[in-house]
Amino acid sequence: MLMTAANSQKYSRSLPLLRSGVAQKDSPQALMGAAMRFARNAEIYGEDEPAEYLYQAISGAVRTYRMLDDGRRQICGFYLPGDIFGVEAGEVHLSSAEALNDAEVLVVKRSSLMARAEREKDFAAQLWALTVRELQRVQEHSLVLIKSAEERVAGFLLEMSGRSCRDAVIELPMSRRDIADYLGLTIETVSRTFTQFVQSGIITLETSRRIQLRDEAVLNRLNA
Amino acid sequence: MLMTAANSQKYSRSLPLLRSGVAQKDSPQALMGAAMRFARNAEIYGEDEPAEYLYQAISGAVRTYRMLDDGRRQICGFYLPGDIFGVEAGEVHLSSAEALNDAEVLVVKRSSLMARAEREKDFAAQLWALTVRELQRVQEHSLVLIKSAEERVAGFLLEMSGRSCRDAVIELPMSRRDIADYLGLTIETVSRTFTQFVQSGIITLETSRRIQLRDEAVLNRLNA
DNA sequence: CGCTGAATTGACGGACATCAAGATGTGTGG
DNA sequence: CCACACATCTTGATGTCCGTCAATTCAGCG
Repeated sequence: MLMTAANSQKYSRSLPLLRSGVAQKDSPQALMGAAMRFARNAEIYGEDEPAEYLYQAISGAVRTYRMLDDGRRQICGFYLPGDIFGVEAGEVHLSSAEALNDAEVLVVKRSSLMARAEREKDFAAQLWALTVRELQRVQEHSLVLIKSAEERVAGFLLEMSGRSCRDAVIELPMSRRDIADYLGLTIETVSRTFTQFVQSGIITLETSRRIQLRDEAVLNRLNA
Repeated sequence: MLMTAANSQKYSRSLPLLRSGVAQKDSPQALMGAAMRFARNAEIYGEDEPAEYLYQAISGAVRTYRMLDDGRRQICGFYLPGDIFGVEAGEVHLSSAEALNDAEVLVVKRSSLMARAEREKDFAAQLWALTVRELQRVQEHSLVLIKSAEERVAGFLLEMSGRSCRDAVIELPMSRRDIADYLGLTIETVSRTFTQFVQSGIITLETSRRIQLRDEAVLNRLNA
């Protein structure tokens, strides 16, 4: 099967796809990934814009989201260094992307990806695998949204812990509002659940964005 | 762009992909799609099974779902004749699939799809586009799960109306339980919302599974 | 130090779940 | 064709989780 290597990895992290594409400077048609800088809260792309590029976070973090016309915001995903985003798009983007904090993002023209995919079938397969993995990530996220607040927050902490540092201390790049909009809760409920976890001894808050996991077993149990 | 034609279609319906694959019997390596019959509630594939096949509903209808270990069930999607399902899988299926009612399903080996994709780059692009479209469908579904019960049910009716018959009368192939598990609600809430719509004159229930849309404008407004 | 936005905490209400009963429909066997 | 059983759907009464509104605390920064 063509996507073996890809699936053994967690979600869309550390994808050799674009990385190798950039490294490979010998080929005349090599991928021209341009590194761009985005300030905190700057828009990387917007809903309904034509989807000309694919993106890979280099440093910093990114959120993608969609707005409901009554102002509610649903965050589709967070992307950390190494993660690729913008895959969700056909002709136009269905979501917007913004930098969570000052971020460096590699931007690659879709047309060049497509061109390379036509030449190298392995590359085409990788593009496909990438999309499948993103699909699975979103599926997983859907599952979260039917759970209780406690379960959602527990799952979120585990997700964040599993990514970034493999440390028991997580440095959250996003605000409570971002977390709330990701989990389909309010900031108050997120906050209350955090303090509830603190009181249960499951976590400790070094700062509001610096969280130490004290009892991962309980978190896993709460994750349902 | 390679996926123009695909994106102009609604979701994953009426995909020429497998259809043409089956029709094409001349090629020695032609796709060998086997039509299989499944009885009501029969399992088509199960979670964690190796994903050897791709599926297309011919007649009847199909649900895919995932179970949470406390017994809750989240229905990922409903698939009507023409729809392709099983795309969500990497090495193994993340969801299970069952026939909603007696159904005929075209089953195609992944390996033969991959083989053809290697030979025909258009075909590879179509496979990719198919996955992107499924990704968008799931994204859309995530959005539903943060809305109110009224909005979810309204959205569901519009979705169902948009598929199947382009008629104002919808024949639902699924039970209230299925609808509830799809929308992340309880059967009681779904039922109550239906009767509320009836009392508002938005719909009429010819039978519990036969619904006539009387005021699609209001439904669209409720859909937020 | 005071200003500002973010996070926390509290009081309260509402939307939906839960529990329970009744109504409707459907298949089966006499 | 009827009668009975069983599943599905509807309706009602009650509870609860989480959203809303409001006040307070906390953290960063000129």
